[in-house]
Amino acid sequence: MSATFEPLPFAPGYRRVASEIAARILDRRLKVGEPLPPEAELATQFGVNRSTIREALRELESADLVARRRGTKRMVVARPAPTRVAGRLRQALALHDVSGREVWEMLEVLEPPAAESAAAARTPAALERIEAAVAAYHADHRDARRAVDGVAEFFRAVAAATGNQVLPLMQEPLLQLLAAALRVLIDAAPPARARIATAQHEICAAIGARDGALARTWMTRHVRDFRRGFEICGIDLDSPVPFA
Amino acid sequence: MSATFEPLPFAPGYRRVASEIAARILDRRLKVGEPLPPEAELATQFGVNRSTIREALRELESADLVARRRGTKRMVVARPAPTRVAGRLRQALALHDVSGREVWEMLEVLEPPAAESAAAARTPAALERIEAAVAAYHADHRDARRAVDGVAEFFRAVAAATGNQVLPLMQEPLLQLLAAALRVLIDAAPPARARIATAQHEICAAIGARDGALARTWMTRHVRDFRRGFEICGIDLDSPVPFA
DNA sequence: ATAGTATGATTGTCCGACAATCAGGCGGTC
DNA sequence: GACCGCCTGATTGTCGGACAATCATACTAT
Repeated sequence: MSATFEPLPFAPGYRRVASEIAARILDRRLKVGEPLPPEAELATQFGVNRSTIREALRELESADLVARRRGTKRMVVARPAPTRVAGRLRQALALHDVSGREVWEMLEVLEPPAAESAAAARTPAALERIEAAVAAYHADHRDARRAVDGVAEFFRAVAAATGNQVLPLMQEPLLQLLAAALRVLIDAAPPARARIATAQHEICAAIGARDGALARTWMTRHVRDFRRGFEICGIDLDSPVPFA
Repeated sequence: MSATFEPLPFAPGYRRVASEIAARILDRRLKVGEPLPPEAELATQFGVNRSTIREALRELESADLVARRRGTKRMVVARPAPTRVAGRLRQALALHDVSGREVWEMLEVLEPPAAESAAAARTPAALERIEAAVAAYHADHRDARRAVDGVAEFFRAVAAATGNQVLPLMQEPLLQLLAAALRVLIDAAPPARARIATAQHEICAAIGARDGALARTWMTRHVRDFRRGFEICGIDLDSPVPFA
């Protein structure tokens, strides 16, 4: 039996500094919004050079654990905004050559329960957001870009209405990937726009009436429609989604 | 009507450099595995100082777009591994004070369709992984830590069997958050271990028999069991999950 | 109260330097 | 030929210092 050893855990200074600060943020000893000490002070506190501190700060900045308010110098502790996290996730998915089918399958899993849950949990304000999204889409779904944005906003509004914070976070990268494909579809298949409008309207009404089953049924149909649209347009669901 | 202006888009050098390199990675002009030029050369190419390059590299490193093989100096283009992305996501969720209920709701949404899909799409190899996970859990679910790992591995194996790359990515952060709570539960509620073993066995058998409906049914029960376990243990589902 | 001004603090970027260590070649030993 | 130690160059990690640009603040003048 040969003795096996773990590799020695050594990390360069900038990484250790970053981990140290990140740990303090995660265990709430540094609160969100609190300004970070200036680089020079961090350097003396950690006993390293300012360059090292700066490299650590870039890591934290990239992880969205610290940020800078527009036009200010001092960095403040932040928490990753859903859209930023989603952007990272989308990047990762794109680099893994995720196919349109995979994205669509996930939407098929997530959205119907989301609609059902939204019917049960919606607040008046959340319903208003959904209604606004439906109205906005109905108003100007001529312009392809606005239409695509409208579709995404509708899904976001429904997800927000569930009151579950995790759902929007998982949904967002899918929407971003869907958007790329949708831009093609929405130009090529005019009837799709009307079908989308109808589905949105019905889902919105069902959520308003707190009819979870109906909301789910329409949402299932709505999501399935996208797939049909892609097939009609000749978009290959098994090829990687276009990176954006 | 007052004229409104957008804020001037200015980014410091290290960020522009990072974006530039990131763009080349995302559009595949830099391929995964390809070594990056040395810092000094990047500095001359971009016409900036090496310190600036290094700060940019720290950003990319934190985004997992570049990495270093163990014990080497040169950086290579990488793509974010699912576990790394999941770690980021978990961080974000923890900082947003996600509750146990929210995590559990998402599992309730994701897992049953995953089991159903796995029954249809599983390969022999994927089934073997599931069976191995079940066997491993059965073998040593005495040790609490191993038991928790076993539960997570079972879910991972099922998700992998669906052939959908996105699912493991979305599931992973939930599992990581679940694990923290599970460590408490599994010590406090001995009967839970047996129930888990039974459910795993049934789900595995159903997937092996390609019985999607049955797999889904058992998975639904399995996930619901966790909630019951938490309630029995007196874990408050509406309080934030313990950060890990 | 508002607008201008002076002052200090802080960041972004640069330069140069050096130790540590990794990659690859070279020769020696078996 | 395979393995070992050794040397050399390349590359990274870290340091110290420097300076301009810009932000924060207090103070002043209108």
